[in-house]
Amino acid sequence: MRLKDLAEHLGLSQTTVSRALNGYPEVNEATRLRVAETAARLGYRPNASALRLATGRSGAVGLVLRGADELGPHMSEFLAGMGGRMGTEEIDILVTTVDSYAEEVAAYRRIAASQKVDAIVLHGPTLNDERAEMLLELKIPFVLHGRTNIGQPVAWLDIDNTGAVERATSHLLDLGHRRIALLNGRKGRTFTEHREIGYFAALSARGVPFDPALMGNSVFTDEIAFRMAQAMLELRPRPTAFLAGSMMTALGVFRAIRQAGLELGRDVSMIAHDDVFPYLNADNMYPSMSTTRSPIRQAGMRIAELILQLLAGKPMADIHELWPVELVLRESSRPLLQ
Amino acid sequence: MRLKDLAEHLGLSQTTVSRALNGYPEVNEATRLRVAETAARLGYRPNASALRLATGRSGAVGLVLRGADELGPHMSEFLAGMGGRMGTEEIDILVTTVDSYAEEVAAYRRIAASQKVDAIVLHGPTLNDERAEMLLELKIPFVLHGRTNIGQPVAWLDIDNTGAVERATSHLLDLGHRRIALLNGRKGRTFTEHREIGYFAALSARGVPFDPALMGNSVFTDEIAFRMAQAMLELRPRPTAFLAGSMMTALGVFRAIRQAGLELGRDVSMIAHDDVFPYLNADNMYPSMSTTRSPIRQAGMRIAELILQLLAGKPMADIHELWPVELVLRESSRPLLQ
DNA sequence: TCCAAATTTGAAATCGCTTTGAATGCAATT
DNA sequence: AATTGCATTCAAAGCGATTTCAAATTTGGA
Repeated sequence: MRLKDLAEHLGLSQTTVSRALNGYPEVNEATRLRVAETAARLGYRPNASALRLATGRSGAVGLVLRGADELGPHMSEFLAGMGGRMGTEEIDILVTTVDSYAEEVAAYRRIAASQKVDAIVLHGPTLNDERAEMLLELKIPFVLHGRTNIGQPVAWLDIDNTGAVERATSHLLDLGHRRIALLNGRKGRTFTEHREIGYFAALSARGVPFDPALMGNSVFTDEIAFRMAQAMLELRPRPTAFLAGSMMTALGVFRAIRQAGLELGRDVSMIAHDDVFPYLNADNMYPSMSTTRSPIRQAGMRIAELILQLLAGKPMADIHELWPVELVLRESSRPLLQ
Repeated sequence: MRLKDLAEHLGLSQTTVSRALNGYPEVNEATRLRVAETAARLGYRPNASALRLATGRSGAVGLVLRGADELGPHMSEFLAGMGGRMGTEEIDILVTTVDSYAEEVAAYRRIAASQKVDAIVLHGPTLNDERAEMLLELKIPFVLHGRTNIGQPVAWLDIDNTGAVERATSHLLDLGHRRIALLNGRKGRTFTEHREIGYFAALSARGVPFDPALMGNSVFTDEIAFRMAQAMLELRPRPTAFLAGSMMTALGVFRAIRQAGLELGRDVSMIAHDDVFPYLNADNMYPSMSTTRSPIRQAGMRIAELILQLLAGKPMADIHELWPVELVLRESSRPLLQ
């Protein structure tokens, strides 16, 4: 069922039918109704490729995901948020997965050259993100999920990682803890550095010295967290509190604590960062988990919104959002036992 | 940079350039080389929309995900697998998210009518899946991840849920357990029914009566699993073993066991189904978790392959794959203490 | 009643590619 | 020298929509 067929069926020209369907003013209301009704009845939908070619817009936003880092559980949540907003706008999400940084760069070039998408969402930026620079150079609109320090202004949405960790650390210090371990992300990533800054700020505000042995950097998996926490718990004096970078990390730390014969919430405290997964609830853990909480699904939804604004012409430089992070205290963070 | 520009730049016609780039035989080898070199140097890539319009193929496969059920942690793994295979073929994955069944059906109709994708991956089928029937009717190629009983033959890839649960149940029975709880998926889903069949088969083979109180049906979240397991552990006699539908379920059950003052691997056994997440390792749990193991990432990769075969002309009826599921025994499943 | 203005419709150009069918040049054959 | 055949190349016609520009129709005012 092409536009031509529909037009012939109606005894009208393609022009009129196209206008009627796209809400142009210069078409008789009666005609418009007739067209709309017939199109709906016959299930007509414009061919996406033809429409895109004619309009120059591709009606899709791109998401390039590096398998190793970015395809974790948070991604499906982010996708759910983005999809929810994009769906109502009939814009699709085009997912490309890559295995390496080189592949990722190539993927962006390919996507840009073939004009497959109108905009891109860029994840997990480094402090000086080359991908962002490249996208600027290619003049393809994008929104950064996170922040970077490259010269030119870019559109971004980020959560206040520094503030979150600073508050969490301060809270643990208030509870009397002095040996606080930080299980952070990979060095170089902006969020990792931001969290580190918050951690240092809180420590130095109380004059508590920093012990490098209490800091770990890696991807957020239960296994790596388990090993790191296990090693840290063997230190003397051992850490009395953990800051876990994600809920997966928290699960690993939790097991290390148990395996060391200790009890979470009594012998050791923990505050974890929670992206809020519907299938893994901090409130329902045992003991319930204190968290720095920031729903990544909502971030996805909002980034979709920002992309729509970008496509509507809003300048990239005007799009900045820094979201505060909630500190939710539960049973896993308790005063230090003397 | 359009084909036209490239052709003018080379002093050739669009026809010849197009043929040279697409590997047609009737072009001089010297010309082909010159074209290829120049195209690469200038970073030419055909406009995706134009290419699609001209060829009639959209170069994309569709994935419609219902937020509630299908956007769990397993989806990012599946996506990673699919993306890995599709990426090399320069086929993109088009993700649409929906909130309800009605929306999902509408999404399929829209996608089909607008010819946005060449094929679709259908997830989480019911025993009599209407969506599959609709896609057949719309004549859009698809591969089912799972199985359904509708009349016509469809292409599918599924894991042997029945066999997996039957073996896991039998193993627990061998260990002396008689009160074995099954935390299963939503009723109606094929995999749920298949697992139930395996469970019943193992029980009846030993003449162990079925107790409806020991069966729960729901989505796989830690919270729901926690509540179900908690309730079951209050029964007298209480269950001595659990079959958990997913790793998330296992985490919930685990907490319920702890909260009841019991110990996993000693007072209570558990075997969980593991889709294999890189960020949550059954081997590294404490105690380590016995699982029925089936890497969903590989399933994604294979389904991508099957889709390519489908697009290459292989009949749907010839595409069926039933994957065996590995039973991996670890510390969480132990003989019943007398 | 007539003419200008406003409303409504349509023919054809366009988007950037592939592909059909025809044309060109050149070597081999008769 | 004329004919055939082959290897290359190209002009132009799609693909299915939007959009420009022109034409047809209706309306309103004098």
